Amino acid sequence: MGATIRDVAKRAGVSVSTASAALNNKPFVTPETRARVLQAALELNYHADRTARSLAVGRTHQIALLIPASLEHTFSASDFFNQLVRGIYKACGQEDYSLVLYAAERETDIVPQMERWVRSRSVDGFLITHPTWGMLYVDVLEESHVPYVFIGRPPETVTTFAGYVDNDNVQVAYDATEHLVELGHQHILFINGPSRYTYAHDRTVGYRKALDAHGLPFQAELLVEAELTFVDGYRIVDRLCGSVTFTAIVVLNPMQALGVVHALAKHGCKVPTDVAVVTTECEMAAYMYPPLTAVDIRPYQLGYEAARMLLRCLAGETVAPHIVPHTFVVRDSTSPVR
Amino acid sequence: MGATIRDVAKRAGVSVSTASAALNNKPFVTPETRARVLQAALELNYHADRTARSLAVGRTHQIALLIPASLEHTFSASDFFNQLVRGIYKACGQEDYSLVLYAAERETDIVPQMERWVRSRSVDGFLITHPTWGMLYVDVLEESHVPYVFIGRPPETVTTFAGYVDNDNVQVAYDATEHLVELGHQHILFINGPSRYTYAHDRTVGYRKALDAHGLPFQAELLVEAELTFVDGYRIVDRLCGSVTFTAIVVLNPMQALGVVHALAKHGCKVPTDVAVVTTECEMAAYMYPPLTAVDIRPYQLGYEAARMLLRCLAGETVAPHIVPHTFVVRDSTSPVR
DNA sequence: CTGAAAGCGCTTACAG
DNA sequence: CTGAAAGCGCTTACAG
Repeated sequence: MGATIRDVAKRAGVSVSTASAALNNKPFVTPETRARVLQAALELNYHADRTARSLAVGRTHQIALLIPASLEHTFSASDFFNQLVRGIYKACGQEDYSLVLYAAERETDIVPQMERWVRSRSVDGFLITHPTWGMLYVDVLEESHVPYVFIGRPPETVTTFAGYVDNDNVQVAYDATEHLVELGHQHILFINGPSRYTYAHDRTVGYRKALDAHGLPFQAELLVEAELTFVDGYRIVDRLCGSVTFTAIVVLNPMQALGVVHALAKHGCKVPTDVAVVTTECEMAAYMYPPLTAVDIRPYQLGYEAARMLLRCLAGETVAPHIVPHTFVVRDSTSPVR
Repeated sequence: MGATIRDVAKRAGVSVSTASAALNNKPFVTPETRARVLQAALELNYHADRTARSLAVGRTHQIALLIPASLEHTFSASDFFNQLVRGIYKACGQEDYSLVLYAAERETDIVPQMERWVRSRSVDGFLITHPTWGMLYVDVLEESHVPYVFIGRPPETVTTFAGYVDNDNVQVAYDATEHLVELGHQHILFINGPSRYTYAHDRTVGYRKALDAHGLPFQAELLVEAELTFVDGYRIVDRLCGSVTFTAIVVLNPMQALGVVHALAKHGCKVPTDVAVVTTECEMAAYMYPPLTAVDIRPYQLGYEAARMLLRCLAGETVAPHIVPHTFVVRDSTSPVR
């Protein structure tokens, strides 16, 4: 059924090695020979067997997107992952790489799996999301010299490898907070992601920095941590409404934000008159009632840049961390404090 | 660096073929020999090279999830895809298959790509979402005898292959509609998915069937079609409010539903007193204000069953369509009509 | 039950 | 510039 390179060679009247050279655009093939080979390949609908080529070259031309977290909430946590994957997919397509999906419900499961992935040479490199403070599997990667890049800043303990792509999360939180402070808000609830993720740490820093810069006191009860779900956003606000005073909320995840908005509605709090809200940009932000002020952390860009960085690693280039700039979109959900 | 099977054989004091037999659990190896080989493999941290094995066996042990639609909205359209992928991932893991992601922004781009994927034998089989009425690439699959299963009922024109997993979408829409009819609603707005998808057709049938069964007239202006996004759900309701009369909405997609809810809020319509809403189940449905009545189409199950079906195909078994039953959850967003 | 050999479909030095 | 040969790391008949 499938035509092999031998068939192509025969039909073009050349040797297999010449056919291979022609097909792979080696410089030393005469234009006429190449044309003949290409024509033959076309006629036979020939496409090199991926596996055979991989074995010969020692490269799979595949990279893995490793999500070391329960898939449970990952993709549903707004369209962040959707955009991220789009960016990655785009970059991969440009260099004819394909993308395989790896995941693990619990971080501890990853080490043995990683051992297999790496030793069996299943993929050429890894894109790793959700960097946390643990990440034992990184050692496996390190000692096997398999390239990898993080999406999100890895903890300082991972010093061996510099490849990562991220926003400046200190600044992201700083900007969101400052925007509210400038509107006159003094009691700003900051709903952060889970502290196991490095970005949550950075955002805490940014939040406090903004308060400091404007001479506002830090109130521990206004800094809370939650999973990146609708439910968690909802519960936090549902619990805090009434018991704690705040006139504004920074909630840098669209799903949490949605929960927040619905909890506020339940408690009869109007946005923005009673409580101002700023979140991260997503498709729905502009269409919410009211439209939500948001910081755009550009997930497509993050994915695209991360994949390109990994591809560059694979090409032997050295890489440095890359920070994707965020932008700020002011909409109706934030207004001067009454 | 990486140990090969030759290293293992040498260390165990056997030939390469015996080592291979032992590693692959061939029945005719003595327990002692096997133990020795396994021990050696362990000591060397040996894992068979995936590519080499694939070439030898003629199988990649990979399947592709093909999303023949713009990734733009796919994953963000609620956590349907998230759950779906989780189910698929689970089934793949059980048989040591891995999952590669294929997509294409436009359906027409797929044929040439499919040609390459298939002829280069990149994966052993395909899981295909979003079946539409076009799907020219199916021919490529057919003539190459590469197994595939659809997630979603394929159109009747695809008769050659029976493998698909889906809900009974006629019944899904029927149940949702009937629930509202029984509460006394006579003007039920049905917001459907895009008509290019087969399920949208089925749901239209179910909607009309329910109206018929209860002697209600069909009103063309109450059956609308929209992309599976927040924005589209929002726009439909934003446009129709005031101009068309309805007391209930069936919107079987959580993102659309969210848009609907926010548009209703904008127009000052209370749920469920002014307008009742039923949607598909998702994490947030129970926490919305008010909680949303929903039909659970069980996407995890869909993904799991689809992957298992494909895996069975790969094992040479014949398969038949599999219908995943849906369930109905009544919450506060639907109440008797005033 | 075990081993030597051939083969999976490519690519890549190496001669010519 | 082209061809014959070896090799990538496995598995699989086939002898013994």
